[in-house]
Amino acid sequence: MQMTRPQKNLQTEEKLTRQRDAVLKVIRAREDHPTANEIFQAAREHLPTISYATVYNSLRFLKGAGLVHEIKFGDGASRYDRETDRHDHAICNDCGKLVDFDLPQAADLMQAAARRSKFQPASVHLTLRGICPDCRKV
Amino acid sequence: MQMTRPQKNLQTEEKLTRQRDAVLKVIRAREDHPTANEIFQAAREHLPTISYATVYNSLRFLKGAGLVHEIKFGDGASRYDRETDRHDHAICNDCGKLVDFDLPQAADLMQAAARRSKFQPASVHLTLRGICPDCRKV
DNA sequence: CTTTAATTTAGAATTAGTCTAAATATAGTA
DNA sequence: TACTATATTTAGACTAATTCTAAATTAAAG
Repeated sequence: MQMTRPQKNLQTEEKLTRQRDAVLKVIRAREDHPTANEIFQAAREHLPTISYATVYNSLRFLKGAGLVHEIKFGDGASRYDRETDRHDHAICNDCGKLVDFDLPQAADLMQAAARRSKFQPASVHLTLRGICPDCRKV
Repeated sequence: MQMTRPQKNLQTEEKLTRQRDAVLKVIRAREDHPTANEIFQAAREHLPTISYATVYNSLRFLKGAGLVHEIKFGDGASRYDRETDRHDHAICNDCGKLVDFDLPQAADLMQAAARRSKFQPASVHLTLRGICPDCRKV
């Protein structure tokens, strides 16, 4: 149970290269949920030589380090979210807008879902589809 | 408010071609949730000339007619479900098994999610991730 | 039958994402 | 500093899922 070597405090920080940092900054700078392609375009403005593959590699790394969150709906590309705490999503059936929200009863839900499905629960995620406030006004 | 022409009772039935019917039968014959490719392979056995594109066209048609349900998780291909009533899904983190279940509190959930997100609700869907009973045993 | 519309087919095209192999960068050590 | 090992980045080839296209076939209507 002894430390064999003097360990840097954040394993993560050691590996936050310029490219990864650029990708992270893009995601953190945005209120919305950009796709890999959008991130690539934006990251390029700061780091013109960054490649597409590196954006994907960086996203995988950042996801693994818990610094960003990936949102996949079957439609089109994954979107990336700076919010890493558990949360749910609402998607507008009209304009496609994607909004984060959190349902405080999520823990109960997970138990209820586990009972029904007989699965040992790990996480739950809820998706609401409907019309966003902006589209409702029109 | 008069009927101008003698209408067949099911608009849907009129258009259920051999190919579409073959696709529907494949889905209805299976307990699991096959992908388009799996459906294509199975449909071929009954209708050897059916093409890939027709499977996709048929799936779109059947979905529109409410006869099958499409399940998309970002990972890989869409899966198709003979169960068309509203329901939720559990996915095994180990083996990928996909199981249907229904949460009776879904209507309440939708309201709660609508309040949080300010969306006008249309539908909710919940996904549980965890370990399925089979994988737990091992 | 003839004409029109819908559907099917095969294969090309598209999109998102991964893989590969060479080039660069970084770190640790003699 | 120089050397070696390791990790990362890059560009482009590749893959998988799905959609599109245009010609061929089938079905429906007159």
